[in-house]
Amino acid sequence: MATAASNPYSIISSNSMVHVDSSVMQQGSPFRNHQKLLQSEYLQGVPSNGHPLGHQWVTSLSEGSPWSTSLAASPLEQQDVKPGREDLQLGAIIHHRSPHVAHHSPHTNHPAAWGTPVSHNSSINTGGQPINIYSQPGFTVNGMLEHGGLTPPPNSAQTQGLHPALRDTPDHVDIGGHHCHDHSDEETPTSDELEQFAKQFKQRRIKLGFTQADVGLALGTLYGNVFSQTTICRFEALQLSFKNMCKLKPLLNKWLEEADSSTGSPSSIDKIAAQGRKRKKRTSIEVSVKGVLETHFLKCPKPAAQEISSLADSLQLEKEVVRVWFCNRRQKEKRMTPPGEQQPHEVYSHNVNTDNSSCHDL
DNA sequence: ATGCATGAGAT
DNA sequence: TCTCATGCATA
Repeated sequence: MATAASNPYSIISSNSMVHVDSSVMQQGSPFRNHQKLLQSEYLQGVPSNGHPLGHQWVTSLSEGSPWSTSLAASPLEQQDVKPGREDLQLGAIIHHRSPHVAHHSPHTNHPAAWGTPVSHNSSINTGGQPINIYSQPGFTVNGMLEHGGLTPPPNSAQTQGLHPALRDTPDHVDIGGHHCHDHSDEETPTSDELEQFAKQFKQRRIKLGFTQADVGLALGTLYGNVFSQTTICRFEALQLSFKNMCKLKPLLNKWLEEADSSTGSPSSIDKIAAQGRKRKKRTSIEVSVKGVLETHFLKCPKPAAQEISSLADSLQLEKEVVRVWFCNRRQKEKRMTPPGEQQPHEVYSHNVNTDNSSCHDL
């Protein structure tokens, strides 16, 4: 196996790494209500606590059931009312924007992400992802499939009984180059369509009583592509790239159809044991350090290797950690969900030159 | 829900 | 060495 990770990292003994991390997020609305998320991530991080964290390697063993620990909402709980948690987010959104407006111009600041001329790729099937991990005999992965289930229908299968005009409007933009979208599941949906779909998806998923992890597994059994709770979560929150959203949408759409046609069947939801590959323990970067990194990022999103080295040295971090931080930071910059579209000019008044090849200012 | 991480493919 | 898709581990 060439994919067996063998990480060359070493245990750093920088005991100066306190763990304050992000106790700041958890804002109910992952959508466009928060602005300046870019910086607030570390700016809000008050040094509330700080416990030294040993840096070590952990063995990702099987067991532990990392999944389905978040929400196991009962489908019968509330039929038409949003299940509490949803209420917060969607409620806020609906207040801010009419469901049948479909103004499609919010992503003005993300030409690289949302305006991307996505050529509807169809490499969603086993494009390079192993699909045979779960082909063990006796393995019973089941999200919901098989209409021969046993669970009575929690509600009905009103596939589109949400909002009358939640779908789309004749008014739309053509970012792909063609302008004949059918909003089915192909044809490069618009960002608005994706957003609407994501909301619908989440609502229905919860009503059907499935967790994000369930969906991820179900996708695996249905189509051969397993996804984690993280990915489903990010999809619902539109925290993926536009392209990635487009890729996942048809799969999730199919799942939705299956889900409400079979009217629920949360039979056996197994979980796959994490492979025995080691993974570096998550490094907790101190808030002050994050601040420094962020400052550097604003000046130069793409520091050269040498800069990374010196930066890592001054911050007493591994070079790898710093490098990865910048990578992740850039990636976050390209998310679908705009960090704030209310007054984005301030956020981007800096020079977030993703095209900056080299910057030297240290 | 999200921060840090991995790995494959692109440059 | 980057981007990109993705996820473990954790807040």
